[in-house]
Amino acid sequence: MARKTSLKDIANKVGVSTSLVSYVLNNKDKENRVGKETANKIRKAAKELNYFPNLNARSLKTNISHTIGLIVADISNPFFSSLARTIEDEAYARNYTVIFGSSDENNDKFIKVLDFLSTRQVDGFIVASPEESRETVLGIKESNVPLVLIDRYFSDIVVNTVMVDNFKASFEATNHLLNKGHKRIGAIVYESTLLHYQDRCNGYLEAMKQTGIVDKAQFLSKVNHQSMQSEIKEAVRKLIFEDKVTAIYFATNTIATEGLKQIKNFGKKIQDEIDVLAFDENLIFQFLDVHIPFMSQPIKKMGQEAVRILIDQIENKDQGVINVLLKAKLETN
Amino acid sequence: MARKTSLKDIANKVGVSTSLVSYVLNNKDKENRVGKETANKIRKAAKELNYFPNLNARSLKTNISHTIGLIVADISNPFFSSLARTIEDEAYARNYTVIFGSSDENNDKFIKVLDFLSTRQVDGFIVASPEESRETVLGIKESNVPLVLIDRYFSDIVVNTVMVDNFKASFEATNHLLNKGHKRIGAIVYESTLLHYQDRCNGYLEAMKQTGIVDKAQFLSKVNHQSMQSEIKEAVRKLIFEDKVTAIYFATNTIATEGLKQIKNFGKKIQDEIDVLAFDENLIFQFLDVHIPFMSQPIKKMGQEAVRILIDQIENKDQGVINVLLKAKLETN
DNA sequence: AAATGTAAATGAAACACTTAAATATTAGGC
DNA sequence: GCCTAATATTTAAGTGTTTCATTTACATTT
Repeated sequence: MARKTSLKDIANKVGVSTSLVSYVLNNKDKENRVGKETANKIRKAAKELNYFPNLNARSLKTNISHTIGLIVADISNPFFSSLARTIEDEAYARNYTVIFGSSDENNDKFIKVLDFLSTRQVDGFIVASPEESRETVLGIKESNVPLVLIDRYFSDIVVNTVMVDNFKASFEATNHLLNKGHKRIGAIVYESTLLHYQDRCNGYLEAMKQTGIVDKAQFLSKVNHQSMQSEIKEAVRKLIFEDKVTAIYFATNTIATEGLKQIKNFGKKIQDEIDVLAFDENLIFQFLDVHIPFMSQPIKKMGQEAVRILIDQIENKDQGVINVLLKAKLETN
Repeated sequence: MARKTSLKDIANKVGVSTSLVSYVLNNKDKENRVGKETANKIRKAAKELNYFPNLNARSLKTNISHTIGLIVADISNPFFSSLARTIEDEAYARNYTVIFGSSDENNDKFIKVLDFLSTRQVDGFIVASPEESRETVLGIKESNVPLVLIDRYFSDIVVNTVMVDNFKASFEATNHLLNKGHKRIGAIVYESTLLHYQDRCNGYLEAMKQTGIVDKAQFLSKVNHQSMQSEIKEAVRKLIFEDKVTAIYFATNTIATEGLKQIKNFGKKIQDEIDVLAFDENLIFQFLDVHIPFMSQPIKKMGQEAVRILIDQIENKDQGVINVLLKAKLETN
C-alpha cells in the first residue's frame, strides 16, 4: 500500500516548511499572511499529489477526532438503523464520522463497546442505553465525555437526552381508542426496567384510570422480550377470550407484528372484531386489508437533534444539559 | 474533559521509561526481557490509572488503524443493516472497529464517503458499490487499499468479492416454479446496470429458455427504482391480465413487497390464483395466509467472509484475490 | 582483579500534524 | 543607506506510541 502523501511531501515539492502548508490547507493563510503566490503553489501541489490529511495525526495534536460513537441495542433493528441513517447524514454534514456498536440490550456488551470506542478517541457518544446500564451511564457522565442519551433515559441522571414523550403518546393512543367508544381496551407491553417502556405502560394506565371504567391493571399484559412469541400469543388469547376486550394497544413495533399475527391466528378480524393501535410504524401494516392507526415517532428529528446537541457540546463545552422531548403523532390515515 | 492517562503517566508513576510500559502492555515483555517485578508493577499501575491506549497515536506510528470502512447503499435498508450487524460482530471479534457510510446508490456520494473514510485512515473497505461506480472502484483498487466488494461486482475488475450466485439462485427459483407445473411464469426485476441484478434476470431467462415453452423476453418486466410503485403496479397488471401468467418471480425484497400488494389489489389470490416466489426473506410473508417460498441469502456468512478476507489481507498483504460465491437457498417451508 | 556475558532498562527518533513564537525578507519613508 | 513596519516564512515543541540501538548493573568466568 503506497504511502499516502503528507504535509512534508507537499512542503518538499514546493520548497517551503510544513507549517505553511498546514496554514494554507486549513485555510488559515489569511490570518497568518501567507504569500498569495506560495499559497497557490501549495494548493496546486496538494491537488497534484492527491493529498488527504491524516486525521489521526491531527487528532493526536488537537485532541479532537471528529468522530462520534453510536451505541444502540441492535443496528439491524429497523428503528435503530433508521436512526443510524439520520445520525450518519447529520454527522457527515458537520464533518464528523460515525462509529457504531450494538449492545444487544446487555450491559456487559455495552461496556465492552464503550471501551472499544473510547480507545478510538471518539469525541462523544450517542447512546440508546440498554437494560441495567444505570451505573455505566453514570460512569460516562462522570468521565466528562460529551454524551446524549437517545430513545432511553434515567430519571435520576442529569444528562442530555433526546426522547419521545412516551407517556403522552400512550395516553393519547389509549384515548383515541376510548373516544371511538371502546370500553374494554387491552394493552401489551414489555416487561422491562427501561423507563421509556414503563412510560408507555403508564400512559395507557392513566388514560384507563381517568375513565374510571375499569380496574386499572386488569387488561394489561407484560411480556418478556426473550420469550416474546409464546407470551404474546398467550396475552392475546387472554385479552380476547377471557377479558373480552374490544381493542388492543401494542406498545412496540415488534409486539404489534406478533400481536396482529396472533389476532388473525385466533380467527378474529382485525379492526372489525378487535380494534388495534400500535406504537411505531410497521411495513406489515401495508399488508392488512385495514388501516392500522399508529403513533409515529419522529426518527429523523431525533437523530438530528441528538447530533446537533452532541456536536455543539463537543465544540464549545459550555451549553449545559439539554433535554429534548419530542411528540409522537397519531397516524390514522 | 479530563486528559486520559498516557504511557508517560504510567511510566512516571512506576518510575520507568515509557518503552518498558509499552512493551509490557503490549505483552511483549517476555521477548524484551522486562523484569517480572516491573512488569507487574506496570500492569497494576495501568489498571489503577484506568489506562486505555490511544489508538490514534498507535496508528500514527504503526500505520494500522484497526478500523474498516463499510459503504453500502443505505444503512437503513434491512438487507444492509443486517449485513452491517454481522460485519460489526466479526470485526469486533478481530479487534477492528467499523465506520460506515451510505452511498444512496449514487457515485458522487460514494466518492464523498470514500474520501471521508480515507481521511480517517481506514485499513480497508467493504463496499457494496453503487450504480455507475466502475471507475471509482477501479480507483480504490489502484490505490492498493485492501478492498472487498460485497453483494455487487464488476465482471472486468479483478478484486476480492463476496457474492451470492444470483444467476443460479434465479435459475433455481424459476425451475422450482416450472417443476410445480407452471408454464407461464412472469418475472419483475430492476432496470439496472448492476450486474447482480442482471444475473437474477438472466437466471430466470435461462430457465425459461431451456423449457423452450416461450419466447424468452415475453414475461419479463423491468422496473425503475425511482418510480417503483407505479411501475410495479403496471407490471403486475400486465403479467396477470395480458400475459395471463400463473406465477410471478420477484427479483428483490422490495419488488416482492410491492408486487404482492398489487396482486392482492387486483383481487387475485396469492398462490391459489397467482403463484409467487421471491428473492430474499421479508417480514411481510408472515402476514399472508399462505407460505411464500423465497431464495434465502446467507447474510451472516457474507458478512463473516468479507471481514475475514479483508482483515487477512490487511494483516498479511500476500493473499491474492479471493472470490467467494455463496449459494442462496430455496426456502419453501 | 579484569574481562566477559547476560538480563534489565533507557534514550531517542519517527509517525503527521498544529501552532505560538521567533526570525527573515521586503518596501517605503526619512 | 538606514530604520521601521509590514509581510512572509521557519523553528521548535508537543501530541502518544513504537522500536531499534544503546547503556547500565550485576553476576560469572578467567
